[in-house]
Amino acid sequence: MTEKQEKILRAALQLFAKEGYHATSTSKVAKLAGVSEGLIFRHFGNKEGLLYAILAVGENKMKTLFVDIVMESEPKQVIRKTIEMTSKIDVSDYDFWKLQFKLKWELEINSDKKMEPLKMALTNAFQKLKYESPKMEAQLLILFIDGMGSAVLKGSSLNPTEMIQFLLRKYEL
Amino acid sequence: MTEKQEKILRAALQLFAKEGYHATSTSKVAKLAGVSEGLIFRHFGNKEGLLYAILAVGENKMKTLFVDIVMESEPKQVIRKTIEMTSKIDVSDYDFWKLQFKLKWELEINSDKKMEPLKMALTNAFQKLKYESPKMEAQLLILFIDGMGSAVLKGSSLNPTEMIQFLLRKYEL
Amino acid sequence: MTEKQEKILRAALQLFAKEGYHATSTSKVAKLAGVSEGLIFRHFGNKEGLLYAILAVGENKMKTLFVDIVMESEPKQVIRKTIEMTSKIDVSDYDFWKLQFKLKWELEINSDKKMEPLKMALTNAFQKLKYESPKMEAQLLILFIDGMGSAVLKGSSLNPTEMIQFLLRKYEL
Amino acid sequence: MTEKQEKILRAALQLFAKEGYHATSTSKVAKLAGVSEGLIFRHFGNKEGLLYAILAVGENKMKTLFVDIVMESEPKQVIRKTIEMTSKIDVSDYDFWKLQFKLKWELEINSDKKMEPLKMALTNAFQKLKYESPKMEAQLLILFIDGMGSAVLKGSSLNPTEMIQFLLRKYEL
DNA sequence: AATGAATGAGGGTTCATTCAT
DNA sequence: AATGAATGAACCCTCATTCAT
Repeated sequence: MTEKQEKILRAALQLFAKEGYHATSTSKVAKLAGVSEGLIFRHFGNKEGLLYAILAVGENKMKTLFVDIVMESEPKQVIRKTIEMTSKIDVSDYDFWKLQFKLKWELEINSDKKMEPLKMALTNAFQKLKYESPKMEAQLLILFIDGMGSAVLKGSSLNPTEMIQFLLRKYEL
Repeated sequence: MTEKQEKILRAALQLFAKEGYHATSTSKVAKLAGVSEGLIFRHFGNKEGLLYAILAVGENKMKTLFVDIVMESEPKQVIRKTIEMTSKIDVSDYDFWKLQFKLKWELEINSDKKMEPLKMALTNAFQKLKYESPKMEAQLLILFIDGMGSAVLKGSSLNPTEMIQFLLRKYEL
Repeated sequence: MTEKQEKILRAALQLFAKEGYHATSTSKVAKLAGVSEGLIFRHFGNKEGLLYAILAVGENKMKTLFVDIVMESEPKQVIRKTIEMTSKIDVSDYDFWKLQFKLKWELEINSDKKMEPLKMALTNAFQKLKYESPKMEAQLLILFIDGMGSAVLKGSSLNPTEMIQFLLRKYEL
Repeated sequence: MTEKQEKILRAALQLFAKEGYHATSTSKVAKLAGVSEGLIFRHFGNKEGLLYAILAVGENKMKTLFVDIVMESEPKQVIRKTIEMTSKIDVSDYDFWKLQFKLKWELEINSDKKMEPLKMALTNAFQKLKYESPKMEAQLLILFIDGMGSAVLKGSSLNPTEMIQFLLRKYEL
């Protein structure tokens, strides 16, 4: 990955996250990256290729965020870590996460698959803790973290740390 | 509102909801509406005007959905009705709701304001029921139903009726 | 000529004079006239018809301006009146004259014909006054007054009264 | 300046001069230049940018035409050269000059500034020759050359060489 | 690897004009 | 006589993409 390729990816991530995929032109990306427009196509084939390159780079970020939870054996810890997940997001990754949420709507990219391991870990945890409907509990918690992320990234007035504390108490953690 | 104006609005709603605002061209709208492209601009000024016309029409749908909850005095009923809200959505309004969620991301339209009355009604209800942190409880519930709506409209595998039943039990309703 | 027809003509004259014929849309004319756009076409057939209607109305203004000069028998008076012509222009006719000059360039309308009677009257006058080349003198004077009108209407810094005085002296009037 | 850029400029000059700025579409320019329409915007930003590019190219033509007069020290020569100026115009620059005159009306571009050096040179010359009102004389002569140019470019029946001879005699040159 | 010229299709929008009422 | 809805062509301009260098 050359220096210019990275510049392009960074610029594209930034713009796609801010304006959306369709509203961002390749010329804007090139300009922000300080690169000729042609180079984008040399390296990524077409605009869509550029998008997938960004998503591929980001895929790992997601995995490292999940792996710590999924590998956890203590059920209470699994739940705690899930709830606290949103607060673990680095500010420098803000754009990346915003893009993820945006694309779910703009390009109807389904994220169920990516969430599957987390869902299973949670189901397992709730089962061990003798909750009545562990699957539902897991799904509800996923709904929660999705909503939290969504709220934070959209700049809602919601206070995330407060909300996290509140939820931890609710789950007696 | 002439017949053709309505045709345009319907076509635009449909396309904006499916493809997104930026990815939908006015020519596509005109074609689907069976109308000359120029007519869109005669009636709505520009593409953005068309969007706002749709949003204005939909504003009422939102209000009628909320009014029943906000007017309710029985606290348990307020919560129940909130939880059951998503199931009250008419299939014919599917596009409208999808557009609402999509626009929150595509155009960064903030929906906090619209949710305010609901939030206050819920806070009130939780207070009457002696919950410890009524404001937090209200916010959490809104997070849940927002997440549910989001999941359903994105075509997630989540089963909404099941989830509603689960939530009702959780809130002892 | 109904009241609305006149309103249209006045609006069109004003706009054609200010913005030019091509840069003025029929919709702008209708708006300024406070009239539906369709009415323009009912009355004047098409945009060009509107233009010719304006020119026809103005034709008389030109004639009345010339007739006083052409009818004059005293040669010195012919020349004096020609020189003083520009100062005789009513401020309310400003738009009309501006349009005349504009159209000469925008639509390549030749005004030689209209000037012919004036040219002959001047030639005659100079001949009576024993000028060596009366035809040339006539043409030169027309060049001058045309240039003056042009300069004034274009908002040049030229002071017309001063220039008129100067010319009168030059021709020993 | 690439070859295609020049082709665009030439085509635009030709069309703007013939039809006027507003009546000339960028697509017509592209077609005449044998170039894709988009290229116009890549090189000149927008239609107005194209116009200013033409004017900038032509600015020099004007200067070279003036410089010979302004640099002249002999007063009689200044006046003679001014009078003869119009006849010095190259036929190949016809379009350029026509555009200049057209734009004065179509876009209300004031040319007073450009004429200022010439006016001062003439005032000076008339002063040296002890004319009574040198400033007025200068202005009148400018009116003349403006009128001459105007007449020639509009295809009036006026014979320029004859007129020039006549005027030279009048000024005893 | 990198550029910048070049393109054709399509973008949103305005235009002059027609037609039913 | 007068309106306002409706149109299709044209408008200026931007788009993603290709290609010669």
